[in-house]
Amino acid sequence: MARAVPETHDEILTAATRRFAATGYRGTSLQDIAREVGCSKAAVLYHFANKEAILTELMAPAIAVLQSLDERIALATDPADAQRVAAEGFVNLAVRFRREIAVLRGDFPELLAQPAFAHIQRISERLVDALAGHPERPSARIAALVLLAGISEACGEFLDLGEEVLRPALLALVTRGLEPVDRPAPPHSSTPVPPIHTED
Amino acid sequence: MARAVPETHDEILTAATRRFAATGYRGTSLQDIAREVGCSKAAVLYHFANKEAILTELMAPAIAVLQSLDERIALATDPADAQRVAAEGFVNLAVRFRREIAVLRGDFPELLAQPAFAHIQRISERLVDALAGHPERPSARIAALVLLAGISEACGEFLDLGEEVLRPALLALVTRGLEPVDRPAPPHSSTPVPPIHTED
DNA sequence: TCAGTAGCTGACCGATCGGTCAGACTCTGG
DNA sequence: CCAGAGTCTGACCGATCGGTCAGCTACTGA
Repeated sequence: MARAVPETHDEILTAATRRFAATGYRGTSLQDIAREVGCSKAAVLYHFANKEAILTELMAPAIAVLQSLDERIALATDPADAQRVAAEGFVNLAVRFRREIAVLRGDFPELLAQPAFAHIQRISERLVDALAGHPERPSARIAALVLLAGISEACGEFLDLGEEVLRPALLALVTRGLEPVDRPAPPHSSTPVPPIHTED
Repeated sequence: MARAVPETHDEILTAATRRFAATGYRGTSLQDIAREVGCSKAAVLYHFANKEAILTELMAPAIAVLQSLDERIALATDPADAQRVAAEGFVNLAVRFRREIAVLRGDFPELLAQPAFAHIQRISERLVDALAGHPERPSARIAALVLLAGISEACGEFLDLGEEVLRPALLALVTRGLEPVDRPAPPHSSTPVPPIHTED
Protein backbone atom coordinates (compact mmCIF):
# COMPACT_ATOMS: atom_id res chain seq x y z
CA MET A 1 0.00 0.00 0.00
CA ALA A 2 2.89 2.32 -0.79
CA ARG A 3 1.66 5.86 -1.37
CA ALA A 4 2.60 7.73 -4.49
CA VAL A 5 3.10 10.95 -2.55
CA PRO A 6 5.04 10.27 0.64
CA GLU A 7 3.00 12.51 2.91
CA THR A 8 2.92 9.94 5.65
CA HIS A 9 5.63 11.76 7.58
CA ASP A 10 3.46 14.84 8.06
CA GLU A 11 0.35 12.78 8.69
CA ILE A 12 2.16 11.05 11.53
CA LEU A 13 3.15 14.41 12.98
CA THR A 14 -0.38 15.82 12.97
CA ALA A 15 -1.86 12.59 14.29
CA ALA A 16 0.75 12.45 17.03
CA THR A 17 0.03 16.06 17.99
CA ARG A 18 -3.66 15.27 18.33
CA ARG A 19 -3.11 12.11 20.33
CA PHE A 20 -0.39 13.54 22.58
CA ALA A 21 -2.59 16.55 23.33
CA ALA A 22 -5.55 14.31 24.09
CA THR A 23 -3.99 11.58 26.22
CA GLY A 24 -0.45 12.78 26.89
CA TYR A 25 2.89 11.58 25.61
CA ARG A 26 3.12 8.54 27.84
CA GLY A 27 -0.56 7.84 27.40
CA THR A 28 -0.20 7.56 23.63
CA SER A 29 1.30 4.43 22.11
CA LEU A 30 2.90 4.14 18.70
CA GLN A 31 0.04 1.81 17.91
CA ASP A 32 -2.43 4.62 18.64
CA ILE A 33 -0.65 6.97 16.25
CA ALA A 34 -0.40 4.31 13.57
CA ARG A 35 -4.10 3.53 13.90
CA GLU A 36 -5.03 7.19 13.50
CA VAL A 37 -2.80 7.57 10.45
CA GLY A 38 -4.00 4.30 8.99
CA CYS A 39 -0.65 2.57 8.70
CA SER A 40 1.35 0.06 10.68
CA LYS A 41 3.40 0.80 13.76
CA ALA A 42 6.48 -0.23 11.81
CA ALA A 43 5.70 2.48 9.24
CA VAL A 44 5.71 5.08 12.01
CA LEU A 45 9.12 3.84 13.10
CA TYR A 46 10.30 3.94 9.51
CA HIS A 47 9.70 7.69 9.35
CA PHE A 48 10.90 8.43 12.89
CA ALA A 49 13.83 6.89 14.73
CA ASN A 50 11.77 6.42 17.86
CA LYS A 51 8.83 7.82 19.81
CA GLU A 52 10.86 10.68 21.26
CA ALA A 53 11.88 11.82 17.78
CA ILE A 54 8.22 12.44 16.95
CA LEU A 55 7.87 14.62 20.01
CA THR A 56 11.00 16.65 19.38
CA GLU A 57 10.09 17.30 15.76
CA LEU A 58 6.55 18.44 16.47
CA MET A 59 7.73 20.65 19.31
CA ALA A 60 10.59 22.20 17.32
CA PRO A 61 8.73 25.26 15.96
CA ALA A 62 7.33 26.19 19.36
CA ILE A 63 10.71 25.73 20.98
CA ALA A 64 12.37 27.95 18.38
CA VAL A 65 9.92 30.74 19.12
CA LEU A 66 10.42 30.23 22.84
CA GLN A 67 14.17 30.57 22.40
CA SER A 68 13.84 33.78 20.40
CA LEU A 69 11.56 35.12 23.13
CA ASP A 70 14.23 34.26 25.67
CA GLU A 71 16.78 36.26 23.70
CA ARG A 72 14.45 39.23 23.40
CA ILE A 73 13.87 39.19 27.14
CA ALA A 74 17.62 39.17 27.73
CA LEU A 75 17.89 42.26 25.56
CA ALA A 76 15.34 44.20 27.61
CA THR A 77 16.63 47.46 29.03
CA ASP A 78 15.10 47.17 32.50
CA PRO A 79 12.95 44.76 34.56
CA ALA A 80 9.74 46.56 33.65
CA ASP A 81 10.52 46.23 29.97
CA ALA A 82 11.51 42.59 30.43
CA GLN A 83 8.21 41.93 32.14
CA ARG A 84 6.26 43.50 29.31
CA VAL A 85 8.21 41.63 26.65
CA ALA A 86 7.86 38.36 28.53
CA ALA A 87 4.13 38.76 29.08
CA GLU A 88 3.28 39.71 25.51
CA GLY A 89 5.68 37.20 24.04
CA PHE A 90 4.47 34.30 26.10
CA VAL A 91 0.81 35.03 25.47
CA ASN A 92 1.47 35.18 21.76
CA LEU A 93 3.42 31.93 21.91
CA ALA A 94 0.74 30.20 23.95
CA VAL A 95 -2.02 31.28 21.62
CA ARG A 96 -0.13 30.34 18.50
CA PHE A 97 1.13 26.98 19.72
CA ARG A 98 -1.90 25.95 21.71
CA ARG A 99 -1.81 22.37 20.46
CA GLU A 100 1.90 21.92 21.00
CA ILE A 101 1.72 23.25 24.55
CA ALA A 102 -1.21 20.99 25.24
CA VAL A 103 1.06 18.11 24.26
CA LEU A 104 3.38 18.89 27.12
CA ARG A 105 0.53 18.97 29.60
CA GLY A 106 0.94 16.15 31.99
CA ASP A 107 4.30 14.70 31.23
CA PHE A 108 5.98 18.07 31.51
CA PRO A 109 8.53 17.32 34.26
CA GLU A 110 9.54 13.95 32.87
CA LEU A 111 9.80 15.25 29.33
CA LEU A 112 11.91 18.17 30.44
CA ALA A 113 14.26 15.75 32.08
CA GLN A 114 15.14 14.36 28.67
CA PRO A 115 18.39 15.81 27.34
CA ALA A 116 16.70 17.12 24.19
CA PHE A 117 14.68 19.53 26.33
CA ALA A 118 17.22 20.33 29.00
CA HIS A 119 17.62 23.96 28.00
CA ILE A 120 13.86 24.53 28.07
CA GLN A 121 13.91 24.30 31.82
CA ARG A 122 16.44 27.11 32.08
CA ILE A 123 14.45 29.23 29.66
CA SER A 124 11.32 28.63 31.70
CA GLU A 125 13.06 29.78 34.85
CA ARG A 126 14.24 32.96 33.21
CA LEU A 127 10.73 33.49 31.88
CA VAL A 128 9.29 33.19 35.36
CA ASP A 129 11.88 35.63 36.69
CA ALA A 130 11.08 38.16 33.98
CA LEU A 131 7.32 37.81 34.52
CA ALA A 132 7.70 38.14 38.26
CA GLY A 133 9.59 41.38 37.92
CA HIS A 134 10.73 40.96 41.50
CA PRO A 135 12.06 37.39 41.47
CA GLU A 136 13.12 37.70 45.07
CA ARG A 137 9.58 38.48 46.20
CA PRO A 138 7.65 35.23 46.83
CA SER A 139 4.27 36.72 45.96
CA ALA A 140 5.62 37.95 42.62
CA ARG A 141 7.10 34.56 41.79
CA ILE A 142 3.88 32.85 42.77
CA ALA A 143 1.83 35.09 40.50
CA ALA A 144 4.21 34.57 37.60
CA LEU A 145 4.29 30.79 38.02
CA VAL A 146 0.53 30.46 38.39
CA LEU A 147 -0.13 32.55 35.29
CA LEU A 148 2.52 30.74 33.29
CA ALA A 149 1.27 27.32 34.30
CA GLY A 150 -2.35 28.32 34.00
CA ILE A 151 -2.03 29.63 30.49
CA SER A 152 -0.03 26.59 29.43
CA GLU A 153 -2.54 24.28 30.99
CA ALA A 154 -5.71 26.05 29.99
CA CYS A 155 -4.99 27.08 26.42
CA GLY A 156 -5.40 23.49 25.35
CA GLU A 157 -9.04 23.89 26.35
CA PHE A 158 -9.51 26.82 23.99
CA LEU A 159 -8.68 25.10 20.71
CA ASP A 160 -12.03 26.21 19.30
CA LEU A 161 -11.66 29.86 20.30
CA GLY A 162 -10.35 32.36 17.79
CA GLU A 163 -7.05 34.09 18.41
CA GLU A 164 -8.76 37.47 18.32
CA VAL A 165 -10.74 36.48 21.40
CA LEU A 166 -8.15 34.45 23.26
CA ARG A 167 -5.13 36.73 22.90
CA PRO A 168 -6.56 39.95 24.37
CA ALA A 169 -8.29 38.06 27.16
CA LEU A 170 -5.06 36.35 28.21
CA LEU A 171 -3.07 39.55 27.89
CA ALA A 172 -5.54 41.44 30.05
CA LEU A 173 -5.44 38.67 32.63
CA VAL A 174 -1.64 38.66 32.75
CA THR A 175 -1.51 42.44 32.97
CA ARG A 176 -3.93 42.41 35.89
CA GLY A 177 -2.34 39.43 37.60
CA LEU A 178 1.35 40.28 37.53
CA GLU A 179 2.76 42.54 40.16
CA PRO A 180 3.88 45.82 38.55
CA VAL A 181 7.55 46.69 38.49
CA ASP A 182 8.65 50.16 39.45
CA ARG A 183 10.29 51.58 36.36
CA PRO A 184 13.89 52.55 37.17
CA ALA A 185 14.10 56.21 36.19
CA PRO A 186 11.26 57.44 34.03
CA PRO A 187 12.84 60.13 31.84
CA HIS A 188 9.72 61.59 30.34
CA SER A 189 7.22 58.79 30.64
CA SER A 190 3.64 59.90 30.85
CA THR A 191 2.10 56.63 29.67
CA PRO A 192 2.79 53.89 32.22
CA VAL A 193 1.28 51.17 30.07
CA PRO A 194 2.11 51.41 26.40
CA PRO A 195 -0.31 50.03 23.85
CA ILE A 196 0.05 46.39 23.06
CA HIS A 197 1.41 45.22 19.80
CA THR A 198 1.89 41.63 18.80
CA GLU A 199 5.06 40.76 17.08
CA ASP A 200 7.00 37.55 16.85
CA MET B 1 8.51 -9.99 58.08
CA ALA B 2 5.03 -9.29 59.40
CA ARG B 3 4.99 -6.04 61.33
CA ALA B 4 3.69 -5.89 64.86
CA VAL B 5 1.87 -2.66 64.14
CA PRO B 6 0.17 -2.84 60.75
CA GLU B 7 1.07 0.64 59.60
CA THR B 8 1.90 -0.52 56.09
CA HIS B 9 -1.44 0.68 54.78
CA ASP B 10 -0.65 4.29 55.66
CA GLU B 11 2.95 3.98 54.52
CA ILE B 12 1.71 2.89 51.11
CA LEU B 13 -0.61 5.90 50.98
CA THR B 14 2.12 8.43 51.78
CA ALA B 15 4.62 6.77 49.46
CA ALA B 16 2.05 6.69 46.67
CA THR B 17 1.26 10.36 47.21
CA ARG B 18 4.92 11.25 46.88
CA ARG B 19 5.46 9.10 43.80
CA PHE B 20 2.24 10.13 42.07
CA ALA B 21 3.07 13.79 42.67
CA ALA B 22 6.60 13.33 41.36
CA THR B 23 6.03 11.20 38.25
CA GLY B 24 2.27 11.13 37.78
CA TYR B 25 -0.26 8.37 38.27
CA ARG B 26 0.52 6.56 35.05
CA GLY B 27 4.21 7.21 35.49
CA THR B 28 4.28 5.40 38.81
CA SER B 29 4.19 1.61 38.93
CA LEU B 30 3.09 -0.52 41.84
CA GLN B 31 6.68 -1.71 41.90
CA ASP B 32 7.84 1.88 42.50
CA ILE B 33 5.48 2.30 45.43
CA ALA B 34 6.47 -1.07 46.90
CA ARG B 35 10.15 -0.19 46.60
CA GLU B 36 9.64 3.12 48.42
CA VAL B 37 7.69 1.43 51.19
CA GLY B 38 10.16 -1.43 51.41
CA CYS B 39 7.73 -4.26 50.77
CA SER B 40 6.69 -6.41 47.82
CA LYS B 41 4.29 -5.39 45.09
CA ALA B 42 2.00 -8.17 46.27
CA ALA B 43 1.89 -6.54 49.71
CA VAL B 44 0.67 -3.31 48.15
CA LEU B 45 -2.09 -5.25 46.41
CA TYR B 46 -2.91 -6.97 49.67
CA HIS B 47 -3.80 -3.63 51.28
CA PHE B 48 -5.48 -2.13 48.20
CA ALA B 49 -7.71 -3.87 45.70
CA ASN B 50 -5.88 -2.30 42.78
CA LYS B 51 -3.87 0.74 41.74
CA GLU B 52 -6.93 2.93 41.33
CA ALA B 53 -8.03 2.18 44.88
CA ILE B 54 -4.83 3.79 46.18
CA LEU B 55 -5.58 6.92 44.22
CA THR B 56 -9.19 7.18 45.32
CA GLU B 57 -8.30 6.71 48.98
CA LEU B 58 -5.53 9.30 49.01
CA MET B 59 -7.71 11.79 47.14
CA ALA B 60 -10.76 11.22 49.34
CA PRO B 61 -10.12 14.02 51.90
CA ALA B 62 -9.48 16.62 49.20
CA ILE B 63 -12.54 15.52 47.27
CA ALA B 64 -14.71 15.75 50.37
CA VAL B 65 -13.59 19.34 50.93
CA LEU B 66 -14.16 20.11 47.26
CA GLN B 67 -17.69 18.77 47.50
CA SER B 68 -18.47 20.84 50.57
CA LEU B 69 -17.13 23.88 48.73
CA ASP B 70 -19.46 23.07 45.85
CA GLU B 71 -22.40 23.02 48.22
CA ARG B 72 -21.39 26.32 49.78
CA ILE B 73 -21.16 27.90 46.35
CA ALA B 74 -24.63 26.63 45.50
CA LEU B 75 -25.92 28.33 48.65
CA ALA B 76 -24.51 31.73 47.66
CA THR B 77 -27.08 34.50 47.46
CA ASP B 78 -25.82 36.14 44.26
CA PRO B 79 -23.07 35.69 41.62
CA ALA B 80 -20.74 38.13 43.36
CA ASP B 81 -21.05 36.20 46.60
CA ALA B 82 -20.59 32.91 44.75
CA GLN B 83 -17.43 34.25 43.15
CA ARG B 84 -16.01 35.29 46.51
CA VAL B 85 -16.87 31.97 48.16
CA ALA B 86 -15.43 30.04 45.23
CA ALA B 87 -12.20 32.05 45.14
CA GLU B 88 -11.50 31.87 48.86
CA GLY B 89 -12.62 28.27 49.12
CA PHE B 90 -10.54 27.06 46.23
CA VAL B 91 -7.42 28.89 47.37
CA ASN B 92 -7.79 27.37 50.81
CA LEU B 93 -8.34 23.94 49.31
CA ALA B 94 -5.36 24.28 46.99
CA VAL B 95 -3.06 25.41 49.77
CA ARG B 96 -4.20 22.71 52.14
CA PHE B 97 -4.13 19.83 49.66
CA ARG B 98 -1.10 20.88 47.67
CA ARG B 99 0.30 17.37 47.49
CA GLU B 100 -2.97 15.73 46.53
CA ILE B 101 -3.62 18.25 43.77
CA ALA B 102 -0.09 17.74 42.48
CA VAL B 103 -0.99 14.07 42.14
CA LEU B 104 -3.66 14.91 39.59
CA ARG B 105 -1.27 17.00 37.57
CA GLY B 106 -0.74 15.36 34.26
CA ASP B 107 -3.21 12.53 34.17
CA PHE B 108 -6.08 14.82 35.05
CA PRO B 109 -8.32 14.24 32.02
CA GLU B 110 -7.85 10.48 31.95
CA LEU B 111 -8.32 10.17 35.69
CA LEU B 112 -11.49 12.22 35.59
CA ALA B 113 -12.82 9.86 32.95
CA GLN B 114 -12.81 7.07 35.53
CA PRO B 115 -16.26 6.55 37.05
CA ALA B 116 -14.97 7.11 40.57
CA PHE B 117 -14.19 10.73 39.68
CA ALA B 118 -17.08 11.39 37.32
CA HIS B 119 -18.76 13.93 39.60
CA ILE B 120 -15.53 15.90 40.02
CA GLN B 121 -15.80 17.08 36.47
CA ARG B 122 -19.25 18.54 37.08
CA ILE B 123 -18.03 20.21 40.27
CA SER B 124 -15.07 21.69 38.40
CA GLU B 125 -17.37 23.13 35.76
CA ARG B 126 -19.57 24.76 38.40
CA LEU B 127 -16.43 26.07 40.10
CA VAL B 128 -15.27 27.67 36.86
CA ASP B 129 -18.71 29.21 36.35
CA ALA B 130 -18.74 30.64 39.84
CA LEU B 131 -15.21 32.02 39.52
CA ALA B 132 -15.97 33.51 36.13
CA GLY B 133 -18.93 35.41 37.49
CA HIS B 134 -20.12 35.92 33.94
CA PRO B 135 -19.93 32.36 32.57
CA GLU B 136 -21.34 33.52 29.25
CA ARG B 137 -18.48 35.97 28.75
CA PRO B 138 -15.48 34.23 27.12
CA SER B 139 -12.89 36.48 28.74
CA ALA B 140 -14.35 35.77 32.17
CA ARG B 141 -14.32 32.03 31.57
CA ILE B 142 -10.76 32.21 30.30
CA ALA B 143 -9.58 34.07 33.38
CA ALA B 144 -11.32 31.63 35.68
CA LEU B 145 -9.96 28.58 33.90
CA VAL B 146 -6.41 29.91 33.73
CA LEU B 147 -6.38 30.78 37.42
CA LEU B 148 -7.95 27.48 38.40
CA ALA B 149 -5.54 25.46 36.30
CA GLY B 150 -2.59 27.63 37.23
CA ILE B 151 -3.12 27.30 40.95
CA SER B 152 -3.69 23.57 40.65
CA GLU B 153 -0.61 23.19 38.53
CA ALA B 154 1.70 25.55 40.37
CA CYS B 155 0.91 24.83 43.99
CA GLY B 156 2.79 21.57 43.71
CA GLU B 157 5.88 23.70 43.22
CA PHE B 158 5.34 25.47 46.52
CA LEU B 159 5.51 22.51 48.86
CA ASP B 160 8.25 24.24 50.82
CA LEU B 161 6.41 27.54 51.22
CA GLY B 162 4.45 28.20 54.39
CA GLU B 163 0.69 28.58 54.19
CA GLU B 164 0.93 32.06 55.66
CA VAL B 165 2.89 33.15 52.58
CA LEU B 166 1.17 31.10 49.91
CA ARG B 167 -2.46 31.68 50.85
CA PRO B 168 -2.54 35.52 50.80
CA ALA B 169 -0.45 35.64 47.64
CA LEU B 170 -2.81 33.31 45.79
CA LEU B 171 -5.87 35.10 47.13
CA ALA B 172 -4.53 38.45 46.00
CA LEU B 173 -3.72 37.03 42.59
CA VAL B 174 -7.19 35.57 42.16
CA THR B 175 -8.82 38.78 43.33
CA ARG B 176 -6.82 40.78 40.82
CA GLY B 177 -7.23 38.29 38.02
CA LEU B 178 -10.92 37.50 38.11
CA GLU B 179 -13.34 39.84 36.39
CA PRO B 180 -15.54 41.55 38.97
CA VAL B 181 -19.24 40.82 39.06
CA ASP B 182 -21.70 43.67 39.30
CA ARG B 183 -23.44 43.16 42.58
CA PRO B 184 -27.18 42.85 42.02
CA ALA B 185 -28.53 45.72 44.13
CA PRO B 186 -25.80 47.51 46.03
CA PRO B 187 -27.45 49.17 49.03
CA HIS B 188 -24.84 51.84 49.57
CA SER B 189 -21.60 50.48 48.19
CA SER B 190 -19.61 51.98 45.38
CA THR B 191 -17.51 49.64 43.27
CA PRO B 192 -14.29 49.12 45.24
CA VAL B 193 -12.47 47.53 42.32
CA PRO B 194 -10.64 49.54 39.68
CA PRO B 195 -12.38 49.63 36.33
CA ILE B 196 -11.22 46.97 33.95
CA HIS B 197 -12.49 47.31 30.45
CA THR B 198 -12.46 43.90 28.81
CA GLU B 199 -15.48 43.64 26.65
CA ASP B 200 -15.82 41.35 23.71
C1' DT C 1 -1.42 -26.51 72.57
C1' DC C 2 -3.21 -25.54 68.38
C1' DA C 3 -6.39 -23.88 64.82
C1' DG C 4 -7.29 -19.61 62.63
C1' DT C 5 -6.13 -15.39 60.72
C1' DA C 6 -3.64 -11.20 59.31
C1' DG C 7 0.31 -9.91 56.83
C1' DC C 8 3.32 -10.81 53.44
C1' DT C 9 6.25 -13.17 49.73
C1' DG C 10 8.02 -15.10 45.22
C1' DA C 11 6.45 -16.97 41.19
C1' DC C 12 3.65 -16.41 37.69
C1' DC C 13 -0.01 -14.62 34.23
C1' DG C 14 -1.75 -12.13 29.99
C1' DA C 15 -1.51 -7.67 27.95
C1' DT C 16 0.92 -3.99 26.15
C1' DC C 17 4.83 -1.26 25.56
C1' DG C 18 8.86 0.60 22.33
C1' DG C 19 11.62 -1.19 18.98
C1' DT C 20 13.88 -4.62 15.32
C1' DC C 21 14.00 -7.28 11.17
C1' DA C 22 13.48 -9.74 6.85
C1' DG C 23 10.97 -9.38 3.11
C1' DA C 24 7.46 -7.58 -0.21
C1' DC C 25 5.63 -3.99 -3.02
C1' DT C 26 5.86 0.10 -6.19
C1' DC C 27 8.14 3.35 -8.67
C1' DT C 28 12.05 5.23 -11.35
C1' DG C 29 16.43 5.76 -13.99
C1' DG C 30 19.63 3.54 -16.97
C1' DC D 1 13.91 -5.02 -18.97
C1' DC D 2 15.95 -4.75 -14.72
C1' DA D 3 18.60 -3.11 -10.64
C1' DG D 4 18.02 -0.31 -6.87
C1' DA D 5 15.92 2.94 -3.83
C1' DG D 6 11.98 4.26 -1.12
C1' DT D 7 8.00 2.74 1.41
C1' DC D 8 5.58 -0.30 4.11
C1' DT D 9 4.12 -4.78 6.43
C1' DG D 10 3.60 -8.82 9.69
C1' DA D 11 6.07 -11.29 12.82
C1' DC D 12 8.74 -11.07 16.48
C1' DC D 13 11.72 -9.47 20.65
C1' DG D 14 12.66 -8.29 25.59
C1' DA D 15 10.92 -5.39 29.16
C1' DT D 16 7.42 -3.82 32.02
C1' DC D 17 2.82 -3.22 33.30
C1' DG D 18 -1.34 -4.41 36.67
C1' DG D 19 -2.97 -8.23 38.87
C1' DT D 20 -3.45 -13.35 40.75
C1' DC D 21 -2.24 -17.22 43.53
C1' DA D 22 -0.45 -20.76 46.63
C1' DG D 23 1.93 -20.86 50.50
C1' DC D 24 4.94 -19.15 54.41
C1' DT D 25 5.35 -16.78 59.00
C1' DA D 26 4.00 -14.79 63.31
C1' DC D 27 0.68 -13.68 66.30
C1' DT D 28 -3.82 -14.49 68.92
C1' DG D 29 -7.61 -16.46 71.40
C1' DA D 30 -9.92 -20.56 72.86
